[in-house]
Amino acid sequence: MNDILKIEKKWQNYWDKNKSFKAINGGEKKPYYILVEFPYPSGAGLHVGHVRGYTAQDAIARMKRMQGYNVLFPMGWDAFGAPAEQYAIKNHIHPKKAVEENIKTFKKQMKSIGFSFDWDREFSTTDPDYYKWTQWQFLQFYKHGMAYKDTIPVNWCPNCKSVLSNEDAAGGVCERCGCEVVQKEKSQWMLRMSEYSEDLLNGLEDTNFADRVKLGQINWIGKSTGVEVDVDIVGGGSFSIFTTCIETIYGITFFVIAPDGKLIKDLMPRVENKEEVEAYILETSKKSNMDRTELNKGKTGVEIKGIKAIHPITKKEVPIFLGDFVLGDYGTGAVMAVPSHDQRDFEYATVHHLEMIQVIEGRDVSQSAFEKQDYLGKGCKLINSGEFDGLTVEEAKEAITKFLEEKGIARRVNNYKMRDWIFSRQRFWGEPIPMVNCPKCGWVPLKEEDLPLLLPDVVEYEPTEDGESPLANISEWVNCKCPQCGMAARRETDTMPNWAGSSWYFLRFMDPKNKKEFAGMDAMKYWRRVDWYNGGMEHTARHLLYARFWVQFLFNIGLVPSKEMIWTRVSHGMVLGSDNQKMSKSKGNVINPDDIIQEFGADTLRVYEMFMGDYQMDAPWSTDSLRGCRRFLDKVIRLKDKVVEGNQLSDSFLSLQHKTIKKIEYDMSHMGYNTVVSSLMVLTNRYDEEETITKEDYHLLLTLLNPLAPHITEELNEEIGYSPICEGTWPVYDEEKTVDSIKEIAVQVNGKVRGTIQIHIEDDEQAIKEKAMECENVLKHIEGKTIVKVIVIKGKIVNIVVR
RNA sequence: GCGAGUAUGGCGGAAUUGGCAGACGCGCUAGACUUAGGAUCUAGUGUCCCAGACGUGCAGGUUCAACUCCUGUUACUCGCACCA
Repeated sequence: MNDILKIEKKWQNYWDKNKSFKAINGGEKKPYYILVEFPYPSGAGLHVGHVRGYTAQDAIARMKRMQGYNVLFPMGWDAFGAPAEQYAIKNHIHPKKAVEENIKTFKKQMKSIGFSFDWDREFSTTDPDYYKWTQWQFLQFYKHGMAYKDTIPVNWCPNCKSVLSNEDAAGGVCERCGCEVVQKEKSQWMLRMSEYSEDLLNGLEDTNFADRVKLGQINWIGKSTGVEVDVDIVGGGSFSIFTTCIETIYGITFFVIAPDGKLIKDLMPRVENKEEVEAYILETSKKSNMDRTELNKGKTGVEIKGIKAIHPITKKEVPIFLGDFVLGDYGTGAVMAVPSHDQRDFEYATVHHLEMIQVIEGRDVSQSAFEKQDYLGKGCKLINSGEFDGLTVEEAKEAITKFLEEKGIARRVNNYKMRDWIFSRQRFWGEPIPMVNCPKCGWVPLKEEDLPLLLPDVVEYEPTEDGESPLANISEWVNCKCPQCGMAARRETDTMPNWAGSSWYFLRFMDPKNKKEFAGMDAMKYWRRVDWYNGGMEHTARHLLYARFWVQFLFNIGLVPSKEMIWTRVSHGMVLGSDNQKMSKSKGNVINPDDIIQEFGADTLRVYEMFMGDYQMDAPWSTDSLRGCRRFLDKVIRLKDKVVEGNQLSDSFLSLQHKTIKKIEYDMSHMGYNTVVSSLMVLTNRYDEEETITKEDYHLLLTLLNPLAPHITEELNEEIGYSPICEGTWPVYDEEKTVDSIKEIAVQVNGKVRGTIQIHIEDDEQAIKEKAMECENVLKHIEGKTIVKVIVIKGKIVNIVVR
C-alpha cells in the first residue's frame, strides 16, 4: 500500500469515527440540502460518471459546511429494477441478495473516494421500512381518485411470454430473443398525472432549474393551445376534433379518426365496409409503436364507407377515413384534414387521391402543404373561406373561433402530450401494489396499518405463461381475504415501476428514521427543500417530472410544505471513453474508478474529474491529463518544504489569495469546477516561485483545495500543526484586496494592440491617455495621422482611433 | 420533421458585463540533474511569406473594439418523434 492510500484511509476513518458529516435536524445554523441522484447499485460497480457528479456536489457540501451551513448531503440506493431481476432469473438467487452485495461494493467505493455523505441517513428503496411508505403513498393516490385501472396496449413478446418496456422493444423486436413484438391489451394501474399538466408547467416558475432542464420539462408536457370543434354526422350523431389551426377550417376535405380509439367502435354498426375497417384496426393493433412510425412513411388507411361528416361551417358532406397516424389517446382521437396546409394530410390525400382546397394565400400548394410555420406572422390572408376571406391568418384564428363558439359547437382547449402514468409492471422486483381484488367489493385497498405488504420469498422469478408477474404463481401470497368484507380475494400481482421509489426519496432523507410518517412535517419545514440537486441529463425529463408530480400531489393533500420541493436542478455531462465514445464493456473503453484510486489516489481522481472540462458537457477520459492532476497535488505536497513559521498571510500573495477565494466561491456556485482547479494551480505556481511561504499561506491553499482533495489537504494541514480543515471555517475575502492598485493594460491603435502601459487605480482618464501616448510602439503607429478619438475604458483598455 | 445544445491550437478546455483570444492542464521540442526516468527543474510551443500580417465552423452585418451581439448557413451531439 502506498503512502497516499494510507493517508486517504486514515482520514476516511477519522470522518467515520467522528461522524464529521452528520446532519442534525434543527439548530442555529442555516440549513442547506445538497442532493445527488442515488444510484441503481448495479453489478458493474460505481462508474466514473457517478464520480463526476458526486465529487462536484461533495465539494459544494464541504465548502458550505465550512461556511457555517448545516449541510444535508445524503446517499441511498434505488435498488428495485429489472437488472437485479434478470440476474435472479439466471442464477436463482433472490434479488435481495444480489442487491445487498452490490450495495456493499458501492458503499465501499464511495467511501474510498471520500464523499462526505451522512451515512446515518442511508436507506434503500427495497427496504420494507421504506417501501412501506411508497405503498402508503400509492394508497393516498388511490383514495383521492388519482389511481385507476385501465386497459391499455403493452409491448408483448410472444416467445418470451413477457411484457416489454419500450426500451426493450426498441425497433419492434424483443431485446432478448429477437422475435417480433406485438401489442397486447392489459389492465394496468394508472396515475392521473395528466391532470397535473398545467400545474407542472406553472410550477417551473417556482424553481431554479437550469434552462435546459426546464425546457426538457416543458417539451415533455407538450402543451398546445387550440380549438375543439363538434362535427355532425349525416343521419345523426357527432364527434369532435382538435386543431391548432382553426384558420384552415374551410380547407377540410376529409376527416381521419384513430383506429385504436373509441369513436370507431361506436360507429361500427353503421359502417358499410366492416370487413375492411376491422382488418385495418387489427393490422394497426399488431404494429408496435415503433413499426407504426417506421411503416408509415406511406400513409395507410381506409375510408369508412356509409358514414359522412358534415362540414361544421359549409355543411358540405365530407368523407371520413381511418388512419393510424391519428392517435387514439391524444386530443379527441379525430382530426380534420386540410391537405393544402398540413404536410401529413397532404401526403395522406395524395396516397388516397383526395381533394385539396387552398385557403391561405401565399404559395403554390401543388407540391407540398403550405404549413403554419411558414404562413404565421407573415400577414398571409385567407381565400376560399366564405365571409372570412381577406382576413389575415391571425385575425381569422380569432374570428372563426368566436364564430364557432357562439354557435355553441366549439371550445378553446389546451392539449398535452403528457399522458397518465402507467404504474403497473408485470415484474417481481418492485414494490407490490397494495390492492386486493374481491369478487364482491371489487378493488379494495389494503388497510394502512397492514403495510408494508412484503415481497414474498420465491425461487422462480420468471413471469407466468400469460405475462403476469411471478407473484401470480405464489398462491399462498396471492390468495388473501378482502380487507373490506373478509371473503376470499386475490392480491394485485403487478408491482410498481422503478420510478416510484425515486419520486420521493429526497423527502425521506429529511427524516429517514420516522416510523409514523414518510417524513415529518417539522423536518420537511426545517430543510424546506432540496437546495441543489444534481444528476445525469438522462433523468432530467422523466424522473424529475414524476418526482414533481408526486410532490405536488402530496402538497395538495397537505402532506408536504410546498408545491415544489426541489429548488435548483443541474445535470453533468457524461464521462466518455478516451475514444470519445460512450463507455461500454463491448468497446473495451471502461475506466474503473478503483483502478485509478489504486494507482493515483482518490484525490487525484476527484481533482481530475473536476478539471476535465465543462461540467455540463460530455468529456472524454484522458489518463495523461489525470497524471497532470497528480503532478499538481505532488507540487502542493512539495510546497510544504518551503513552509516557515508565520501566522499571517504574506503581503506578496495577498491580492492573489483574495482573488482566488472570490473566484472559487463564484465558480463553485456556477458549476465552473474546472476553473476552480485552474485557479488553485495558479496560486500554487505563484507560491512555488518564492523561497518560503508562511504556515498561514499554506493553510489557506489547503483549505481552498480541501473540497476537491479532502484527504491530502487534511494530512498536510495536520503536519503543519493546524486542526482539521473539515472542522474549520472557510476564509473570507476582502473585496478591496481583490483589486490591484497597479495594473497593466493594453493600448490599441485602431483596435490593434500596439503596446501596454502600467496604470494606477487612481489615474484619471487624462493621465491614462498621456501614458498611452508615451508608448513607443504606439507613437510609431499614430505618427503623421489624425487622432479621431481616444477611448479609455478604465482598468481595461485604451483604444486610439486614427485616420 | 420539430425542439435544444455545441463548434476556439496537436488535445481537454479558459475568456463573469463586447475590451490584450488561447488562462490552466495535457502533449510536444530543447536543455539541466541523473546509472535510469512515466521523477524534478529551466526555456519554448496558434498559423504564416515573422520589424509585419492572419487567426475562435462558414458568409455577411453592427461597433472605436466581436469567441461574445444581429442575419443567414454548415456540421455534429442530445431529446421528442405522425401530438392534429
